[in-house]
Amino acid sequence: MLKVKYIKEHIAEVKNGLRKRNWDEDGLKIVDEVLELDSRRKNIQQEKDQLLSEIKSLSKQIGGLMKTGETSAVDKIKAAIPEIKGRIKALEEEGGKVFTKLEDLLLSIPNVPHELVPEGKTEEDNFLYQAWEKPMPTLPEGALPHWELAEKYNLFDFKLGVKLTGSGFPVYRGKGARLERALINFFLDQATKAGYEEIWAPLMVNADSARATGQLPDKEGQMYHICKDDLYMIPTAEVPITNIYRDVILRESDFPIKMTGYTPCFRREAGSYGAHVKGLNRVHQFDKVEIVQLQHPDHSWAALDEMVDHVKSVLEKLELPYRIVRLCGGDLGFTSAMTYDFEVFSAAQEKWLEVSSVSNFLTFQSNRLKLRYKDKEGKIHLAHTLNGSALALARIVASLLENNQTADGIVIPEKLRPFTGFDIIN
RNA sequence: GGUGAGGUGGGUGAGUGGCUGAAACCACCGGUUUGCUAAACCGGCGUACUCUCAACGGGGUACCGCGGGUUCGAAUCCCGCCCUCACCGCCA
Repeated sequence: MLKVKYIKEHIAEVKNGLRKRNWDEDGLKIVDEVLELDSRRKNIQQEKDQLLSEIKSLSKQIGGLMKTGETSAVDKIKAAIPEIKGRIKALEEEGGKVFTKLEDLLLSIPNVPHELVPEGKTEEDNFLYQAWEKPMPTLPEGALPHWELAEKYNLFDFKLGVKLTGSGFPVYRGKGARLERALINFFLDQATKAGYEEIWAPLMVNADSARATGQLPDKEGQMYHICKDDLYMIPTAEVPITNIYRDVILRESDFPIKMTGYTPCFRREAGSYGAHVKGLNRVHQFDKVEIVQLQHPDHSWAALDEMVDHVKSVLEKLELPYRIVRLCGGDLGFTSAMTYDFEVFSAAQEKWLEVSSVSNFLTFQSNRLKLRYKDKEGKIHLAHTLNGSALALARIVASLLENNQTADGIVIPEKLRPFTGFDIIN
């Protein structure tokens, strides 16, 4: 959520940002409407504060008079109060309406894209930031997509998942399960080595947490909700990890705060079925290692680059062909100012699969989180937040299986072997 | 699931209707002293919104879990809700 103050001071910038997100001119009126509501809010509050102040001082007078026993003077003052109270009540009602409306509008304004974010409507328009220039994997005759490989080697089982839970809940078994665990450990080790503190977080969060990172109210349908206890299954580790610092005021010297965590991720993602979401490409439960940084505003762009480099190095160690795109205005997430997507080539499907999304949210997220820091002069500012996947497991597994298949079996990348304990799946 | 206790500033914790945005202590920050560290002493130290000032700063309002009520006036009284802790029961 953007601050009104920010909008007020950057009207043109905010409007251009919305244009980049393909809002039409009519939609941009929301900006003026926000400013209009905010000035009404201010006027109402000023007037109300003035009246409250009057009552307060009258009350103090009464306090003094009571002590000296001047009850007739007290009664005179009391008589004036109901009228003031009536005016306060009217202002409160109006103010409440204005405030609610303002809040609604603010919630519907997305973050301002960075100037490097390209124009565009769909993923076709994303900027290819780093292409894959080395040779693509060569597959043997009769190469199989990962879901057939999984069946052939008994690595994971969707039908069994349906029996236990429902569609989109794969059961990993044998070397498939071990591969999953190995990747998690490998990713966590990489992140820890890069200076991220490992967090083992709850898999359910309360509504306050979901609201602070922006899942509520925007993406309520995406989360599984446990009605009885009013808890939400996390769609990403970002939610519990970032919320550790909800309502916190840091010192400047606390930066950077770097955290990583593995969690399963639960996504309802209703309504998308068919060939393009076959196998592990899209599931309701998948595993992911997330990296999160809380940064001083001066350093968040450098931190974004650092996170991109981290993800790169992990993919290189796995020897997977990847490319990086910078998302265009139309593809950019609501809360993000700039996002790099990492895509890994899945050779048998001949498709690029998104495996990581690294974003800088600037103060958009910290505003709702109330994550702030105090500078040397003691002034308080919003911190910057960033996060990225490093990495999402299911699609990594898909491409790893497909790309590394040989006539003898599926070869495990060398760096991963200490974690799997085997070097081939056959 | 049952019973009981309790939610006050970064922490401990005082405060049962006006002089309390809130004692005291600890932590933290600044200073004095000191060969260094420590100790001692002095001073400072909540957040949000808002007005004002070139700026330093100054003013107003709200906030003692959340929401509502009583009252001229509420941290303090009343009602509802939420949460935490302890013990018992059940249990990985």
